[in-house]
Amino acid sequence: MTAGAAQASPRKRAGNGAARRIDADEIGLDALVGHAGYAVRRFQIWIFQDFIKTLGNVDIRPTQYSVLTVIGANPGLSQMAVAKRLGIERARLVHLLDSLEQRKLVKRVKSKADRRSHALHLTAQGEIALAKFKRLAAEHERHVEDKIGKANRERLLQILAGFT
Amino acid sequence: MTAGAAQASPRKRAGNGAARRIDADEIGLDALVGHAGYAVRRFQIWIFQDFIKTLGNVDIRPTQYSVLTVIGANPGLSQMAVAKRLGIERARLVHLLDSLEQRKLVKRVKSKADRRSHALHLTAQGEIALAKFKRLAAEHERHVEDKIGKANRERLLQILAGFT
DNA sequence: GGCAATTGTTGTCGTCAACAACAATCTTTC
DNA sequence: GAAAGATTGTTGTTGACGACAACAATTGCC
Repeated sequence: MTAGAAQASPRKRAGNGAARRIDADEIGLDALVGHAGYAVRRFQIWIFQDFIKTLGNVDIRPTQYSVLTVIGANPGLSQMAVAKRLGIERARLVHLLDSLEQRKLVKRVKSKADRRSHALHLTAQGEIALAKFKRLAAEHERHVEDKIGKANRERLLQILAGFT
Repeated sequence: MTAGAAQASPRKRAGNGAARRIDADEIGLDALVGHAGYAVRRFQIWIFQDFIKTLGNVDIRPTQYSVLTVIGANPGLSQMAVAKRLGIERARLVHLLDSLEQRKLVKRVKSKADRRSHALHLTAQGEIALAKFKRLAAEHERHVEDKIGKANRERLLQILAGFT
């Protein structure tokens, strides 16, 4: 294999110093098009931005939502258990919980069984709030459907089910 | 709708203070399972880690690879054009190019047409290096196939084609 | 009882997106 | 042709996030 650059759209322009304006969408991506990682990254950015915008009024970001959801569905978990389940570092979870606890959505209860650990629970206020967050998250999910199609979203969830 | 928490797996445990050990994989994700964003995020983390590992010997990260690929396929682009095409902020691209230029993979040529902008080109060394990076990236892509299946990878690229 | 492992915490480092400000340079408008 | 406005690259700041390392308190193991 020689040093030849692209096989797709070489489009060699003037040797150096640029020429005319480029319309930004006529730029070839070359090898990038065949890369799943690139497509997934762009999609993930889009989907997170939509989530953040849709839950903007309640000021909840995707990671916060995931923490609240897991605690809501499994009251009494330790921080270690939550971190491991969500793939978050326990050091990072400390700050996340500090914030959620300040907002009175979560409480850390000293565990009697293991005095090192905290049993995590939603507050009453936290349960009410989470119900609202879930409604907004469902709305966000409809945006995803509108964007890629209902069937494609289903297929996507199916393909990536192993990573949850 | 009442304040009731989860409909899937409530699994209420002792009022407070936790009980027995949780095996970390028996923790329900509840609403998270139906969220495309969560699955996509987890998958994106996996795929980037594999990319970084596979291209570890040559010390190239996904974003660097995308920049090199686009410049290679479209020599003479301005920083603005590259940033816009890849969805990178131009402020961020400055540092990326500083690094790539120090490594003699990319050169910034002062554009004669517009003296504000730089025309971006791969160096001869950069072209050779990129060819190698592409071979390693193809290897990474095979890892993705092994993970989710050849057909699923194709379908994924198809579903997300609109985001590239 | 003593030693290793675990849990929460604090701190540092590097990546990355989002902004804001700025000088140099183009483009538009009068 | 000159002033006003927009664009380009650059620098800097902020905040979310992942990866690590160290530490005190506590538990489990032998």
